Amino acid sequence: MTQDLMTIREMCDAFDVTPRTLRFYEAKELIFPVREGTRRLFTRTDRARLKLILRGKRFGFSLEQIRQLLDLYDRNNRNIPQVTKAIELGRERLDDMERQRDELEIAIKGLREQLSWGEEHLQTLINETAKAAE
Amino acid sequence: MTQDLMTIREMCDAFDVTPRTLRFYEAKELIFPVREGTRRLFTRTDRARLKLILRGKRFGFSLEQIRQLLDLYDRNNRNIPQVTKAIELGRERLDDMERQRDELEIAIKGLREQLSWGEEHLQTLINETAKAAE
DNA sequence: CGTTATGCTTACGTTCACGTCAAGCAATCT
DNA sequence: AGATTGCTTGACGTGAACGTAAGCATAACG
Repeated sequence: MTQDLMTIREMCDAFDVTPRTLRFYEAKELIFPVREGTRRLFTRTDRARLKLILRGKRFGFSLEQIRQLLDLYDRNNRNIPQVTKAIELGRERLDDMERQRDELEIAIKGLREQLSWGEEHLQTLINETAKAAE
Repeated sequence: MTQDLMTIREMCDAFDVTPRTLRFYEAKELIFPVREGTRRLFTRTDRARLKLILRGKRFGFSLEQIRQLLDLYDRNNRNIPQVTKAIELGRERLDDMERQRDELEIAIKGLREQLSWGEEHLQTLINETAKAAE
């Protein structure tokens, strides 16, 4: 059962990260596990944030960029300038991501072409070798 | 005029990188400028490779991953096992990139939703403030 | 009740991708 | 000739994102 609170080990197993990583993210204020005595217990909020963190990392964003993005996902924020800024940053990130997607599309096409050229080239080499062996 | 050979400074201006970066990439065997005495001169091949390097970096690939990919773009390679391996690696990268594109698409959607929620939320906060000021 | 596992803090180490001097050579301007 | 400019090779420094090891507390197991 997916309990509401998870230990650090459960988190590590669930998300395939190390304890060090989770403590590091807490130090950087990306997640906020509660304490039971000295131990950390991670909430569903932490899990949602961690999911977004790992996703962001795969797009090459820095932890600091991700942290700012996460603020946008905090629906308890009633500070107008802060929310305004979060939205602004969110728009920038969105632009980044759309640009990246477009570039990625181009790069995929290029790589596909290069691959089919490479396969053809390889076949040519193999044929040459076979002919030379007769 | 775009000469065939460019100095390090011309390269830096053209690609918005530092000399250190170009020397570093040469040391890592990502580019192979020729020498005029002691000075580096960059060919169109170096420029093509640099373009691919900078693109790869934007997708979060490491320089080592990029180096392997660049080998695939070397059409002078007549070594069958090497070409075979390059194609293999290229296929893996292609898969990575397609996965990343799909994930990116999802993330963009999520961020868009979060942004429109945020904008709505912000408007609510502003309205509340206006009402409280009466 | 001792051992094994899990967790904590503190702190130094590591990898990647460069940045930042220092010191020296070579061509060019004055 | 002397100074400036551009490029070179070391070599040490840096920030991000953790890894790793030491030393201690607590908790679960047999």
